[in-house]
Amino acid sequence: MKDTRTDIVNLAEKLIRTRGYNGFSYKDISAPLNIKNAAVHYYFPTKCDLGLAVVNRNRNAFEIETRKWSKESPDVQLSRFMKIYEDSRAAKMVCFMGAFGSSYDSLPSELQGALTIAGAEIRLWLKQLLTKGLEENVFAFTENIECKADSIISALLASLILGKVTGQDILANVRNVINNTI
Amino acid sequence: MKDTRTDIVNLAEKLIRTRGYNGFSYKDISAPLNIKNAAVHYYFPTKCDLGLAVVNRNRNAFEIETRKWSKESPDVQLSRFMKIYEDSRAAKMVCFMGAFGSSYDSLPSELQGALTIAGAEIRLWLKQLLTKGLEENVFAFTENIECKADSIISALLASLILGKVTGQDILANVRNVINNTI
DNA sequence: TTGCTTACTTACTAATTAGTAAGTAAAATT
DNA sequence: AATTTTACTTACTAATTAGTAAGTAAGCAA
Repeated sequence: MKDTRTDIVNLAEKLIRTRGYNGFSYKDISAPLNIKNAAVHYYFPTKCDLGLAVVNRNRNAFEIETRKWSKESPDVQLSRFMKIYEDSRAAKMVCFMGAFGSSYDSLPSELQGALTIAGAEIRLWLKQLLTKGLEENVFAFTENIECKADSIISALLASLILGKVTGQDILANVRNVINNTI
Repeated sequence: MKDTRTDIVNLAEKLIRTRGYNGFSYKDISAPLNIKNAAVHYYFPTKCDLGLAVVNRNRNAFEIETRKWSKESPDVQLSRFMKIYEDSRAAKMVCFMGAFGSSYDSLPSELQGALTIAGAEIRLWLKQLLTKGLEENVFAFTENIECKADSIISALLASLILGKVTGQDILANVRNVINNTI
């Protein structure tokens, strides 16, 4: 029993996170899946719909995953968060935020909106995690919490981009510094 | 006396750094400059040539600028480096590395190569700067130099992307942490 | 003044793009 | 058994894409 819709979103996500939202076409989806271009339009009438499916699936997965971890120690939760980036690196993909965000001005406004919300959700989650970690003396940094959260997210996000460009494991270096300054 | 070639590269860079390499066409260049699409091809036969011009101009400018600063104190040089990102943020653009890098797999291999070299150059410069700063006791961090350099570059790079997506001044938060942990 | 180079324009092309309308076979529902 | 829905395909279209070939007007050089 096949699930064409999921196959389409899976492939779209991979294409978006390696080639960018403007770097693939419906043919790049339909040909490998052995379906016709119109079959992709059947599930996702516009390209924006397809982009939204990718963004919202990531938002949803993040919410479900982080909720699962929510009873664990903040340092464990942070490790799990960084593991998401490690998995992306292993798959030679950048994160969805980096993929869409760097061509933000070219995106349909509906996609921009979904992305803005996703960014706010991730920042809020990490800020709350860092706050909890400080309270429980699991973390010991002295910087402003929001500044620290933004630094961590940014470093992780770009480590995947810079890693693709340089061919080096930039993420490993970034994780090293995060672990030493938290 | 007009310089059409420079006008083209200026506009191409702006489009690339707001919409991505695959997010603009020759028409987006020719129409605003009131020239014909073939005039753009006259200066830059292929889109790859245009992308290369943008990457190489950035590489060249970086080399010239950093050479100018080379006699200054490492902390001043780091501030000047961060000022480049501040200027990008003010212009609502991401950096060229973030713009191209996030769609790396879709780029012509010649462009990929130029980008890889550019990434190595920037990393090397920052590593040398941090080394000098430690030697002169201007910096006091204890982490591995390469890890620290990669963390700083990554945080700055992604702060522009995340800033566009969230509408917040993420760069200010990132700079705050860099200044407090160097 | 003749020829050459520069900086374009005119007028295309072939391919690709996202997107649509109409049809169809199989499965599910009534 | 008849009808409707699902999951597509066939067959398009209009617009846009990067790219090209041939022409031209102005400036410069021999």
